[in-house]
Amino acid sequence: MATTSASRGQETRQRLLDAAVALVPELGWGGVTTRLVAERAGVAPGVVHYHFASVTDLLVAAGTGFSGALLDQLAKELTARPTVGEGVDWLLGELSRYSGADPASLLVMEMFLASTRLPELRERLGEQIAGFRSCVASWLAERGYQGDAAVAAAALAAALDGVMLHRALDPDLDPAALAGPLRAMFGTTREGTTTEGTTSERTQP
Amino acid sequence: MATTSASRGQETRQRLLDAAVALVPELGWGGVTTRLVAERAGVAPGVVHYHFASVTDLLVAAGTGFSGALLDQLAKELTARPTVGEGVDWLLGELSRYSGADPASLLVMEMFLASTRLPELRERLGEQIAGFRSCVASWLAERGYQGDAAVAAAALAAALDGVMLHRALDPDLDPAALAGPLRAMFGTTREGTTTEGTTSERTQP
DNA sequence: GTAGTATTTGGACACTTGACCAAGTCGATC
DNA sequence: GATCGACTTGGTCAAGTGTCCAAATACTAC
Repeated sequence: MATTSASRGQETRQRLLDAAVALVPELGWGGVTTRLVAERAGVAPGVVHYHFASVTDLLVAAGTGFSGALLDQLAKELTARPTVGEGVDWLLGELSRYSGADPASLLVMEMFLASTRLPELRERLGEQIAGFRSCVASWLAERGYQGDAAVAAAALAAALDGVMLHRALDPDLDPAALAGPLRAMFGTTREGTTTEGTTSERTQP
Repeated sequence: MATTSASRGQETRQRLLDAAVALVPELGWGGVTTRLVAERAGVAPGVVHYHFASVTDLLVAAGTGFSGALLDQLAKELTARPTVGEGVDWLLGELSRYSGADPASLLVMEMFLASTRLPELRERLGEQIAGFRSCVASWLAERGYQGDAAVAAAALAAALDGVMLHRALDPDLDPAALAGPLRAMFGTTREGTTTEGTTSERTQP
């Protein structure tokens, strides 16, 4: 058995982080309490303050851990796309996995808001997003995007998050249907795969 | 004096709503308490439950009141713009008033999230946004937008909210700098006022 | 075995919360 | 003046909160 004392502790710590990640979307950032997180993790309430200085500390660690992994993987897969057009299409496809009301989307949004009240979270999250944007920008530049790649990356990233935001209130909003206007942002109708016709898809019946 | 008993009550009610609107951005939706709202409004704690059934009721009324007025005015002013290009530029200019970390932006985002847990709020907010989008769509259609106006309106509205979201974490993100890609969404470089050169403004130094 | 360390337990502490209410105030109406 | 209804007060209540801690447990090193 490799169940050393330390490794058991690490596992408990991870269970607390996972429980927090699951609880924030359900109850909101401010709705997560010591006892609830402990109960969800299957440990005694006191454990929380053994592994973390405060509930806020736990939430920050859990949130940044989640968003960091998410953005890293997103950036990694995006930069593997050969053309800008394919990349945008892939991003939109990926986005359809996030309804705006699913746990992942809600957690990220809760973090956005909590960061306005928690300087430490704000700094960490800001770094992660800046990293993602610069990654997208260099990917755009390498694909021969004409114009300011940083601006375009910012606009694309913002539009993606905005779509997620709106989908939370309008489930019928199909991300794929927005491919037309978004791809037009990069003038990609001539290069890459030309998927004409998607523009005419309806969002609302 | 027109200070009838009823009108005084209405004024107190309004003060509670105003206090709630101010408090939600500061403390988050879940951080607003009976006593804090009463103190900010300058009334006794008990007054809250005389005018509203619960704290949640107060927050929903305050939030929807605010967002309704905001969207109404936005739609009204937008539809007064003669061309699509001017409209987009005006919207971006308007957006620069909302830093993403200002009270108005934060309140709207808090409402977005709270609505996932409060069906009543969700329904009301959804109606308001759908109304705004359809208003933008018909404005686009009237200006001779070629393509699905509803899709374009959805993309534009989402992009705007996304920019607001990102500005909360990156104050250097200049909405006006994004005019290039956004206007490209509607292919408005040929019609309307052509403000070339804005595309090259930097977002990050 | 024993000593020592890391982890976990369950409860205690002082405090805040939403909701509620009897008593009080105030202006309008008779 | 007296009466009435709308409104306001300041406080109580049970329930829940974050934080802390002495004691119990589980594992490691000797």
